[in-house]
Amino acid sequence: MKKREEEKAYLESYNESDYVKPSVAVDILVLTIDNNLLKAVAVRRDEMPFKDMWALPGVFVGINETLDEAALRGIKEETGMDEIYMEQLYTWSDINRDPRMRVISVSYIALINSKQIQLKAGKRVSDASLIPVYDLLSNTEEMAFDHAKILQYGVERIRNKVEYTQIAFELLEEKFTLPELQRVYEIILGKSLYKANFRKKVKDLIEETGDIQAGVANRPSKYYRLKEKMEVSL
Amino acid sequence: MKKREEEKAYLESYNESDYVKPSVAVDILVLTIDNNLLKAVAVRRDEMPFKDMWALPGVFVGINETLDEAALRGIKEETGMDEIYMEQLYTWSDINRDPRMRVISVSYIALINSKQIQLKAGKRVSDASLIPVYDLLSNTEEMAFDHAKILQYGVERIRNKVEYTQIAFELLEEKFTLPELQRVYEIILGKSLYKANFRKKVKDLIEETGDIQAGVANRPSKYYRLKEKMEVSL
DNA sequence: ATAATAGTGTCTATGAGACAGTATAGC
DNA sequence: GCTATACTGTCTCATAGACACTATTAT
Repeated sequence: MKKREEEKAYLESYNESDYVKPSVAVDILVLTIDNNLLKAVAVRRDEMPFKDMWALPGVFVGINETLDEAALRGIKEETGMDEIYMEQLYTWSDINRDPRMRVISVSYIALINSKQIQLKAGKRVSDASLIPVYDLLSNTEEMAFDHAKILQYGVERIRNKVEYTQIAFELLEEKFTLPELQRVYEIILGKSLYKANFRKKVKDLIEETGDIQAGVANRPSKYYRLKEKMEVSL
Repeated sequence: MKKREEEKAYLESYNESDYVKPSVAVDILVLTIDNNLLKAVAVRRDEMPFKDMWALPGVFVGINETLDEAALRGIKEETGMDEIYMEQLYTWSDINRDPRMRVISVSYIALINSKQIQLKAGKRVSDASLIPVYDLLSNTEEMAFDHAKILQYGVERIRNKVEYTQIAFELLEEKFTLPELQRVYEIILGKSLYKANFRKKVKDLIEETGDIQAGVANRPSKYYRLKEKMEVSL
């Protein structure tokens, strides 16, 4: 019974193209920490619909491309970056999320170090910029499509994951000081942490590199690196 | 630059249909507890590819249907159930996950009480059955498509979520005893728990209904119900 | 009384949070 | 010396885990 319908749908869409398919896109929330703020890569739209509003970078998924590949392609187009941390967030499918046509969007989140980012910026209003996340979240009516939802979902996800994974390290360079690391946690969580407790929490994850900070007018901090990548699922 | 390509892709797929789109399907992992085992609804395929292997219930997503709607439709077709707990899992996109054509699959997990399930079963080999999850997980080569991955991913997700959400209650009826509830946790987690500690953990979530078990050859247990649904994100 | 399962009290180890203290650079 | 920031020791409290104990039904 049900089985029959399934095969029928398969065959329909296979033999003839009279089965109307939605388009599939990938939208990427690229987050970074810049100037002590959590920021997202956003593009100001210069055409309808949602003209002049902020959109997340997105691409359509090619017929011979996986979602991960499409997401990487989108990130590279927008930031020039290649080797980055990335994970799938959620798939959005409201019928009219794009008023022009039916588009199902698989969202991704990517974390990058702002020092390495190369925004394709400056030439047109619509090129990519780094926008503080909290500005966007408090002006969701200025965001195109359902991208405010994606942003909200993504920010909540890293707030959770920063507590039990090592994603925070993706926002720093390979060598970092503990005050820097702590600042990353504080920016993501939106609250200040006790130094001593924070250090207890991360001490098993990191190791000293040997070098220390130089040229600061106070006690210099030691540099650390991540000891090893831990496997964490979900 | 990037912007141009995006608009172009939109227009191409909008005006003419020369942009080849993948198909989008929903595959659903329906879990239940039956006879003290965690079981999944599975369908034995009676056609190629993957003939005679176990597949999860799935449907194609209609052009005017959200993913949630498609998942609900699939669940209802297979189990007859309507009001159930369901959440999106992950979206799978390997190029050849379906050898016949390009299909992107959005997976869902659903939890239902086995007492209410009405499998459309018995008529054909390919109708739905309840299969112990651990049998499937230890014979992944008997599963069609990438459905073993979905199963693995889904089981891991509820193992995590059972600890900090109330999903376990979805597998029971409205009234339940604490030994029953504990058994649900133990079956999902795959280990036994200390009674006293377990009760401390859940005591704020539940309230007594007033009635107690009858006709058992030992001290009867009290019946409880879930106090209120808690909001938990992600 | 016995068997069988329901239900409780309490000790301990662990970890989060709070706070006070010491250390080391430039000036 | 002073200022500024790095870094550490320790107390308290909440929670998870382990285990021993008591309670109530049918037979």
